[in-house]
Amino acid sequence: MHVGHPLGYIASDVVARFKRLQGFNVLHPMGFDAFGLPAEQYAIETGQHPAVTTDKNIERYKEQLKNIGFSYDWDREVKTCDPNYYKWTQWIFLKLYDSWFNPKTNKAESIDNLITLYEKGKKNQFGKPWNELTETEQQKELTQHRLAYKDESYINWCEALGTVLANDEVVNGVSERGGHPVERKLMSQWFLRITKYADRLLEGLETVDFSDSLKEMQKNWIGRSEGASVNFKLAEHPDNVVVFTTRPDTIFGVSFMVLAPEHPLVAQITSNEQKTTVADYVNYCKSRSELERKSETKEITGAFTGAYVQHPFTGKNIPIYVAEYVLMGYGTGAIMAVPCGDSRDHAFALKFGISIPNIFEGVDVSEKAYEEKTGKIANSSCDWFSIDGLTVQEAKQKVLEKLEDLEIGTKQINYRMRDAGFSRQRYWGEPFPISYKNEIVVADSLENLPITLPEVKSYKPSGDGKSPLSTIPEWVNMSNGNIRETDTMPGYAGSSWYYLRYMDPQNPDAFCEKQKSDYWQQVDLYIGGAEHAVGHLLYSRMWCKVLHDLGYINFDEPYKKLVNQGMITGPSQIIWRYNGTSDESKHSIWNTMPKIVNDIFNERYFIPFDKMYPIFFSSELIEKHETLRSNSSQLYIPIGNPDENKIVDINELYNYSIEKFEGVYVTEDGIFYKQRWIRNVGTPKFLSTLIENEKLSKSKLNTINPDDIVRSYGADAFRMYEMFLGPIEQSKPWNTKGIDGVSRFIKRFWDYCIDYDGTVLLNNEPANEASLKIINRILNKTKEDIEKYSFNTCVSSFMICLNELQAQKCRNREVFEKFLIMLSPFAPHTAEELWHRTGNTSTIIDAVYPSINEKYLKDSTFNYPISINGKTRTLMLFPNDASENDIKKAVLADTTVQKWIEGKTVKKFIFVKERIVNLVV
RNA sequence: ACCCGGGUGGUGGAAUCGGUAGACACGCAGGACUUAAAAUCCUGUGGCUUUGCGGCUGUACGGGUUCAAGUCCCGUCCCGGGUACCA
Repeated sequence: MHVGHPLGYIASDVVARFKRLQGFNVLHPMGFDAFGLPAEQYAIETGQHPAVTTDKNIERYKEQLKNIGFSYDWDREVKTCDPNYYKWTQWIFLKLYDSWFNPKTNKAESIDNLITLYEKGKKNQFGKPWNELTETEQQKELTQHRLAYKDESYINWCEALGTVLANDEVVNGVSERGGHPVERKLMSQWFLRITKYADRLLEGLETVDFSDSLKEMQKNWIGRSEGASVNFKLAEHPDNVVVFTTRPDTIFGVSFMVLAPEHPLVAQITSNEQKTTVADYVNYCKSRSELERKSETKEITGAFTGAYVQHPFTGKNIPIYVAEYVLMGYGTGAIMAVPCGDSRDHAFALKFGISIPNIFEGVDVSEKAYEEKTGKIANSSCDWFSIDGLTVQEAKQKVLEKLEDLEIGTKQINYRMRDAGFSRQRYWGEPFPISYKNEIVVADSLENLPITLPEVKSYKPSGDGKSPLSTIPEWVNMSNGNIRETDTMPGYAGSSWYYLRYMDPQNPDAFCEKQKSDYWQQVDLYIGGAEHAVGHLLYSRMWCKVLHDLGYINFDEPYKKLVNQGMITGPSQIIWRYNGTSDESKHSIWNTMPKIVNDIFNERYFIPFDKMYPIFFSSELIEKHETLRSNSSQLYIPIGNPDENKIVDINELYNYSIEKFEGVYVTEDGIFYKQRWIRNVGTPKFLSTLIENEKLSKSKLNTINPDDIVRSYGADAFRMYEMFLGPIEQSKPWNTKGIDGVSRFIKRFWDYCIDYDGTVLLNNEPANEASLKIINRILNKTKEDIEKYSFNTCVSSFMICLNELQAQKCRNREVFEKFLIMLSPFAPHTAEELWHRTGNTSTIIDAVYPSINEKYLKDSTFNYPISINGKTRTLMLFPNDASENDIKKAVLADTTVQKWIEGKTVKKFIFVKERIVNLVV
């Protein structure tokens, strides 16, 4: 754990404790999403069972959490890898499998409802009555509708590692580990039909309190676009080309069609003359990796098929091309190209010499496409139809209606989001409660759950693309002759519903009793990182909707309010290592880089070395010499204090790790090698480094362990400082020095209440008006600020409050007890201890947030800033009930004001009650 | 390229509806206490200018609206995040 992790936990703990003080019944749990790759990877490396290492890690993490004083209800702890938990993950999966999305009711229903519909005569893909279909055929049909279903899909297959890789294990087209080639391989996989929920996931966003950026990310991910599908009749061929377009208004601007290279029509329609060209091109596309297709976006490639479609309005022949810029996976894999309105089509037209008809009024499209959606349509008519002079919106509508009239197009909505892949060829995940009988899916019955993860000899992948489970014949081959599914579920399975389990963590008979979820309802506050924006958050929203549709819970959004905590960044320290090839860096720095040494020291210098060493450069040299920078790589170092200076002792580096840091150091002062200067100008042995503020991370060696902070400053100072750093959503740098401020505050608070000898310094005298005023105001501000998650300003207010009470010499118990209660969510240990020392016997956790006396929130006077032409010149105190006229008289008579308006006329007197007075002269 | 955030002293940040910019801290400087140091306390601290009072200027940059702009509008630049041949 590093200091970035607890930020959100502290914020939610403050809210939990505060709500408790206000009398709420607060559910504040913690749990562990413990299945997944890191544990499995570790198991492969060490041979230890992931369950063992996971438990160990959880224990360690809990220890660290407890060290910070969180008020978690540990009785509600959940672990997604616990069979008592994943029993219900499997149960929900079976519910998904046994449900379909009914478009008529717009919700999930039992698959039995669908079967009934088929029995009543609903059409199926085989064109036969339902009861005449074989079981395989029936299942095939139902598979098209189940919310969890099996389908063929491409995975990242790495032959060298003999395993399937997750997307983030593939970097630049090769495996992250070892850099082996990765290919796309078709495999049968489980999917969740989340696309059916696309619209409800979008609509649901309107009902929840998430940040704009997060909502935006989810919207982009779902990628809803409204448009039309249009049939273009092929010339001299019975088939149609079906395209999807968001701009039906540009239909008269179409000058060519493009099919994706994988499009099934390509082979059928290509003319004889073009056969070789197209085949070559398609092969070329196949040979190109995902990476190449992504990175080389400027290169325009394509081939003419020799075939044409007929324009539905003008009847003109339009050529059909194949090009890789059209993707098979989006829309229909075919587009109508409008070069005047789309920059990619424009570039393609220029390259292949295709005409660029202009359909926009008063716009020049010869150089680039006009992609704005404003202006009017022109040149868009035939004998029997015209949209000339219409706006984009009007034209869209009119074309769409006509297409529907002609029965060659319909309104269509397309989504970027795909169904979610739900299979992993891994060990450390939930087993599927699924087996196969003659290739037909058989779901385990609910009573048989959980299907527990069996012991396995090796956690290594099986080598043939299957999970390690496939290597256990006694598990795979069931007693009834069925074959078990050997894939496991992905990380987001368990995390999609854990908030429900917190409400009823021990229940052996239900994932969560309905009464319990009815009582607790949605999660009121969920604080988490933005990295889950489109994965976990979307999936859990979908699961919630399904469980709601099926009647298991009565809300259909899991999280009412979601706050994304910002990253905490920290200074990392970097040195530079020269990337000389082995050839050139033999034995001498002179041989290696004569030019550079010459540049730096203005002389040729030769140093014989007894072996080859890495060469490290001081940062200031890197900044001055471009050749050095481009030939050097950055290396994070673990020593020195980046808070204080940008230099590091070279000897210290040596001592830290001879293996890593023994080498030749080149600085402005000379060359340092084997702990002495070879060429020096007599200055200390320091190397200047580069300091970067970056996300805290092990690899950057800039993490700060909260245990260390707690040890030297205490948990309360640590908690308060994390809150004091700045707004919770913002990313901000950690500076250990800054913690002194809150640490001093806590000490000052203590010392003000308790004397050296332990005597309580508070008295029982009644508090004066001034003290009551400040404490009531801060009580009010703290309440307001916590409610808007502005924790940093709460901490400031506490400091202001103490400063003020000290200045007043206020030591009334009455005032300070209120202060302690207000402070307790932030600094629970200090508050609790002082609470007892000042004579209370119950815990401060059970205290009640003090009621606020409204009369102290308002002053009877206001100190008006008096400005002349908008610039404040003086301040004048007036009672709140003073009339504007009286104030005007007094202001005009004031000597400072007199000085500024002397010889000028006052044109206007602006008076805003309890805000400002402004004179315009 | 597109879509979201954001840009305020040396640093983290504050500023409710457009109404005293820089609260509260860190750091720094000076002082007190101490044989000394640490700790603690006091004073000062955006920049320029002035002996002082004060004046000018100032919220990335350029415009605009307004009696009044960190805040609203238009344009530009920079930083962070997300997405991407998405038709």
